[in-house]
Amino acid sequence: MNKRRYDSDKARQVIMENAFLLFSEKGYTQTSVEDISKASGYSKGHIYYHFENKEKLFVLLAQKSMREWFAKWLEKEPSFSTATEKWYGMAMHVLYNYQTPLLKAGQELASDPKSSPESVKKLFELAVIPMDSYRSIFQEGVEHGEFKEGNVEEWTALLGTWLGGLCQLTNTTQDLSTLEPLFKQAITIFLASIKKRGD
Amino acid sequence: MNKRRYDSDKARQVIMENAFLLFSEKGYTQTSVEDISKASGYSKGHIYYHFENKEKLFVLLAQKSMREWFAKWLEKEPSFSTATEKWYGMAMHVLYNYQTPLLKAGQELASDPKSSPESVKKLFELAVIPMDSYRSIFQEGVEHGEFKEGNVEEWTALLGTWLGGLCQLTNTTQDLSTLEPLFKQAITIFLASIKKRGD
DNA sequence: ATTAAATTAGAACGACCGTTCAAATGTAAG
DNA sequence: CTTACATTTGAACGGTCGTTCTAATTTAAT
Repeated sequence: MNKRRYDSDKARQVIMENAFLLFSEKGYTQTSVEDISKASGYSKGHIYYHFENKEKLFVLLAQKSMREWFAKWLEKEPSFSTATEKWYGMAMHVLYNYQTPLLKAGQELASDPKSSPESVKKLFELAVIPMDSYRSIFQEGVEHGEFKEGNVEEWTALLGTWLGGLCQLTNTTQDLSTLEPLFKQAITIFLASIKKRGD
Repeated sequence: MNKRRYDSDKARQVIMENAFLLFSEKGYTQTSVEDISKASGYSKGHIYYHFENKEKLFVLLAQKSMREWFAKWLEKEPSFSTATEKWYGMAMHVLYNYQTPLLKAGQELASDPKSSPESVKKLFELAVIPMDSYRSIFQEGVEHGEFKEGNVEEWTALLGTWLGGLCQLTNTTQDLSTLEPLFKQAITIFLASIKKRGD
């Protein structure tokens, strides 16, 4: 029995980590507060010392996840010089960093009438983040004469949904690297349709 | 109070229709047997007269939905003469007939450890149906010299996930026809990359 | 040593859920 | 009318869940 001081921040962090894993694995509804309690080694009541309720805990995790995804992208973006390079980089960033299972759990929460409107609103705001990132790459490509003039909004919807669809495959495989060719091929095919000159 | 004979088949049908709508709207877990009971106007216990349990009722609906989707496609497929035409036809068929919300509820059930393995297996078998349909169009296109020789399996995965991703947009809009251009554009872009001659 | 505040545990609650079951009711046939 | 069967109901059960509350424990300051 080693005496340890309270470390409330640590407890908070442990709870968040385990909640993240459980929500990703089992979805929102099927993850109970007791599941989170047992996995993180703190009592059920203690979860409520750190978080107002299950719903707000989830929204916090979804926000954190998406913000980290975006911050990571902003970090590596400057390492690509052309819009084309950025798209291949983005495809890999999505494949390896986008938290598809957690955000699917978010759809579950959002479609539940019992969920508070504020939470639903916050989750919808998150969905905009990747789309904004996609759009700005297209815009840069057009401005630099790399891509044709065209309907950037439509391109964003098209390639955004494609990457979203491809992400569903991450459920099937453990080794994400096997999906790399598929993600890259999607970029190649799409960019070929909007490039100014066929290189 | 008009005297009516029992009509058990009608009851069964009404229950199935309302269960379909509720599962599609609220997902699997968030739809309770009582919800279905109230919506269909029959007592909770009566649901169990017609169906073994909630899970089997859902699997039945998912199978029915996918089989109807496939049967409808087989009906209209002969009206298209080339593989290219078939793809545009398929895109519209998916947009208007694929039951995305219900099948998303199926993923919910499948990822729940409490679900019976037989049910999960049946749901996974359903996911194969559209992929098989996609693959056979590609094969036809190759055999008729319409598409290049190439990795048909990869094409199937790529365009399959693209359509799957686009289907997520059906949640956003009530009027599906606004999505037609997007679906068609996806087909145009993809086929351009595998066509033998640029028409 | 005392006190006040922060942290943690665990019991308890009310609500809901899937399922079962016995009883009631309607139908058709003898 | 009686009987047998099909259909439908509604109460009840055991279980789980999100949340609340009280008390215990630890920490830090006096």
